[in-house]
Amino acid sequence: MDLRQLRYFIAVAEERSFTLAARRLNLSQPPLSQHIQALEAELGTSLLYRTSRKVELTQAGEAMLLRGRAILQQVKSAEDEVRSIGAGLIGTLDLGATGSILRGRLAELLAAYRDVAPLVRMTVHEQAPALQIAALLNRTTNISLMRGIPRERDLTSKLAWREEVVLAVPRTHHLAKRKRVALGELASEDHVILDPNSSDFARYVQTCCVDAGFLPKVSQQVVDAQSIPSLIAAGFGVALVPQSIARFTTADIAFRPIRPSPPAADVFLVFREDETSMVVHNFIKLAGQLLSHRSRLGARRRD
Amino acid sequence: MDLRQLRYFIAVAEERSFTLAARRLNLSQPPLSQHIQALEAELGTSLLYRTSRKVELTQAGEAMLLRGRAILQQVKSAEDEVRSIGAGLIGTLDLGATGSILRGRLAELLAAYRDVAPLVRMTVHEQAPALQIAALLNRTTNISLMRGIPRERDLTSKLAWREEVVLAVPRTHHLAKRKRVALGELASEDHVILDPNSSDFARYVQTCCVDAGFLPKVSQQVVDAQSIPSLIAAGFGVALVPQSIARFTTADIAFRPIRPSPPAADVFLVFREDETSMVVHNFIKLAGQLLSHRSRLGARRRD
DNA sequence: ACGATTGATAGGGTTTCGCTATGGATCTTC
DNA sequence: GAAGATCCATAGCGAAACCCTATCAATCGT
Repeated sequence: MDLRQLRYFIAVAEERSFTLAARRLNLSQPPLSQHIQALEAELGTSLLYRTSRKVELTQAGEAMLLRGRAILQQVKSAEDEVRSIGAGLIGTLDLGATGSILRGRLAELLAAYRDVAPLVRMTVHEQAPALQIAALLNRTTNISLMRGIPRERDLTSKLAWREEVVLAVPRTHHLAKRKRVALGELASEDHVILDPNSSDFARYVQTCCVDAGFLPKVSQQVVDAQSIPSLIAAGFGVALVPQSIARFTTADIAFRPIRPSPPAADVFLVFREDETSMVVHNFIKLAGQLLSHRSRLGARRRD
Repeated sequence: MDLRQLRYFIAVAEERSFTLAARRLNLSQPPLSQHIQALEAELGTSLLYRTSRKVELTQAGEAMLLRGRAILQQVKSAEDEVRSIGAGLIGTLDLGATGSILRGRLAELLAAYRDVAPLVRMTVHEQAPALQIAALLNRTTNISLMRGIPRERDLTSKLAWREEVVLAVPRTHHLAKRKRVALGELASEDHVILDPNSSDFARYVQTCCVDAGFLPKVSQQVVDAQSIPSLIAAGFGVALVPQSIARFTTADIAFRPIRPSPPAADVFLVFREDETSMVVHNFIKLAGQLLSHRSRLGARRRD
């Protein structure tokens, strides 16, 4: 049996006429007759009761019409679904992110994506960086947002957005009065840092300090970046943090830009190199567009 | 989209290999590749992720596999159903019959048919003869069993079985002692008859009496043949009835054959000439086989 | 009774289909 | 590490399927 024969039969059954059906199908009448005959021969029963004046359905034909319509409908629905999945309009997207990124600028990216692909089911997993990489490799997540590019062979990265590293100090601290601070000035300060074992960002900041000529003096080391503000407020010293942290912590803390040469706290999209899902590719593409759009805005602002 | 392409894709998806799938489909590998490509082009998305070493499904491919299997299953199920209907193995059969036939030999015909086509839903409608014809014409029933052949142009008849007309008399009646009775001997008897307006059988019996040289003297006229035995037992006279009536009424009544030339009380299958349902045709055919089978038995018995 | 209409059949040209042969890439094996 | 094996893609050709026009047989309406 063939979908074409099915379509042909349904046309004849609905028109109750070979001639009219052929016209509707943009076909001449003879091949239509032949296809119906072939279908009937295959099914071993006649579907239409024809006199040379009118065409009626047999009981088998009635059943064939109902079932045939259902089949064509299901075919169409399957086509639509597959097309949608192929276009990345339907599917699932599992994202990994650390807390500081999740509560940072991620939301606007998610919102923008939701606007383009509202049917995609997004899940954001809050994960420590090491877990993020493992989750990507075992396909638990499709994309992870990280501060730093992992060196795993199967993973690729793409810049999601740029952020500066800023200095967080208690409002009472002498550096809080400064408009800008140079990195070298922090050599004598007590630092609250993230655990360098679990954080690319912490290692990167440490490297920047070393390049500036000093090794930060650690007063406290924490695992979760969200713990930093309260420790700063409590007087444990200063911290170099991504700018986005500033949005959630205002009381008792001041943030000051590092100048000149502020370290970058860039956030990257990390994903499997062999990723096939169009949902994922669309998300990455959108992130790129958002980035270039924003940098164009930034360029205008600078004018 | 084409069912063949669907079958081809499912084979490839299940085998995870073009070569193996081609083997399974009794096909060489190149056309298989081409068909899959055509399907992918039509859907505007790739369904398979191929390296030269392995074949994997994309998300769209996963969906296509599931939906495709469902479609093929539905196609097969539709084919089976249509075939069954075409062969008369599935469907409905509405029969019409008068009380005396319904409670007579009809049961064995129904039972025989149930054995051949157990899935056909049979309904027996008890109807007066005039209603039987109307029901056939407006397609309420497919077949009616009647004692007599209607003259309607759209209806056809076929002998279902042969029955004799026998004489019903009270056990105390002088004819009850006779081994056989001639029709002419009934000229002086009181007769209990069916209403000739509603019964072909009644009219037929009347004609037979007239041919035998007398017009029956009517003591009682009833509408329902089942009322006859009790009236005979009550002494209202004699009655000419189909032989099958004897099976349900023994007490106080005797049945005697009419000899020579017993009138026939044959029962006919009546149906629309343009009837298309294979269920109906199968039923009629089976009735014919049963009849010839029985007459062969009868012939043997006579040897 | 005759013209018009309907579905079936016949014959021919075009498209589609499937096959063999071959290429490019990767994995395995010695 | 190089040669062979394996896998999917491409090219070219013969065969089958497909659709077309022309025509026939049967029935309906005028």
